[in-house]
Amino acid sequence: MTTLAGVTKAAPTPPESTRSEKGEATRAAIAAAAQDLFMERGYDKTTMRAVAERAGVSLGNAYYYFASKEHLVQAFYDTVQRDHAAAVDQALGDATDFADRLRITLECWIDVAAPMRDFAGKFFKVAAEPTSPLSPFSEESAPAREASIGLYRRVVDGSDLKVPATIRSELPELLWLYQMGVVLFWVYDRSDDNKRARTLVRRSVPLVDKLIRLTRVPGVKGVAEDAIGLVRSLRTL
Amino acid sequence: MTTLAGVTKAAPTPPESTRSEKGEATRAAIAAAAQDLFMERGYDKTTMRAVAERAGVSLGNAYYYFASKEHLVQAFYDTVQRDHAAAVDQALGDATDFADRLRITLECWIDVAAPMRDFAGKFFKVAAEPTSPLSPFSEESAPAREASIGLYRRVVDGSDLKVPATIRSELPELLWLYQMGVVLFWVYDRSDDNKRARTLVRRSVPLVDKLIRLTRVPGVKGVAEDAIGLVRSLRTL
DNA sequence: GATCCTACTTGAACATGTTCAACTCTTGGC
DNA sequence: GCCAAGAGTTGAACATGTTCAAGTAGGATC
Repeated sequence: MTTLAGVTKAAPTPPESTRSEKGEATRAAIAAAAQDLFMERGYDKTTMRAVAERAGVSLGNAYYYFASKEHLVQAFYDTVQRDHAAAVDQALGDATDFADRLRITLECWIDVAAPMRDFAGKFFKVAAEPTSPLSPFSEESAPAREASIGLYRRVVDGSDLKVPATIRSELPELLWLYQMGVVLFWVYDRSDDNKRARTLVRRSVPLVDKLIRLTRVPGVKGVAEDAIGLVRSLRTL
Repeated sequence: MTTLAGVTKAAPTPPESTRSEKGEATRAAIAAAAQDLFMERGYDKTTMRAVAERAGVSLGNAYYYFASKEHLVQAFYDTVQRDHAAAVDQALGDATDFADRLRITLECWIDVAAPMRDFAGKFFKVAAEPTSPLSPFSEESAPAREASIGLYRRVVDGSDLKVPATIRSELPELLWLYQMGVVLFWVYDRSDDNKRARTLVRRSVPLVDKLIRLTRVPGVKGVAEDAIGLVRSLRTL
């Protein structure tokens, strides 16, 4: 973000409550233009001027609705999240095996995200900054994050998995972190058709599955519970 | 990176072999000016013009030696890596307990990196882009990466750790990945004196230690070896 | 209808990363 | 000493994200 004074300003975007229908439509047009251009040219080559022009508004107007170019990415983000949830709902069917459900969920992610492969790196770069509203850990992305974690709660709940309750309750969040890891790998993976990322999923899911089931073995259970305790304490610290 | 055409260009930086002493000195002056300014004002508020002025050269000249502002960060990167290695050498002393050695190494990282805490996020953002030369997985940072992995090889070799050879040989790289995870957490950790990151280290090291030792238990060993196999296959795919 | 308020809109201006054609200086060969 | 080649240097120009003072339009209040 190139800021004149380097000071983060209050978002000029008006609160939803005071937005008119006209404003809503304009906002949507800008977001749609941005999504189109991101797909056509990637993030860098999509200029704010081009977005404004395609949306049929002035440059300044685009900034009335979106505080920065980065904020235009959020809409994209939300779309992917929704598409993923829908794809998973469709693909899971009546699978009850935990490993199957987990694998399907991750494969759906790769399928849904595939069209964005080429510029996902740029998105990731933007999202990686801790202070960015697009950070997966940020306040602003809490809704998308919660939705994603909810997805993994359904993966667990709809399965035949048997694990201690203490671990089971933390599992959705840990699986979401696992997905973040897969996404990280996917972003760096330049292979055709995401072959390497798909291999990672296909081969790491059984490992994760085994590891989770191992938590019933006495010696391993203690370690797992310590890990859960650590995660909990870091969350509230 | 704001590029006119959006095309990555060949680095204008001349190869070391053809550089004169004068050029070397100028290059060093620019890097030093950049480091100073990064520390004083952070990444965003350090302009290329300010760097050039402080170094006593023209703006264009700065670009003769460094292909982009991001490239100025690499020098910083290398400094941290060297300082870390030195601090570890000093702090390890004659510790032979693996967990102790691992904990000390990670704590040294936090100590060395502490002064950069405030703008580390910006560095991270820059490094996060897969195509960036600053990416920890990039070709350009291979030397720093290898040095860092070497550090963990010494952590393992100087310890009393007993693990199967197949696992031991991959351990340095896996521990480096573990450090990347800690760094990731550290970047996002906004607590005073990096309390949360230090807690993560203090409490996760014993877990990692236990997990590694568990690889001698038959049921776990298989999973661990599958994991190693996966890492290997992804590396060469 | 006049007035005012506020959501909305505009484009010029700004800051800054980056490029480039032109220039100067150093060096090795004669 | 002279010259060519190439390293080193320069600042103006450019592209683009962002800001902002000024404007417009539509509705509420009188």
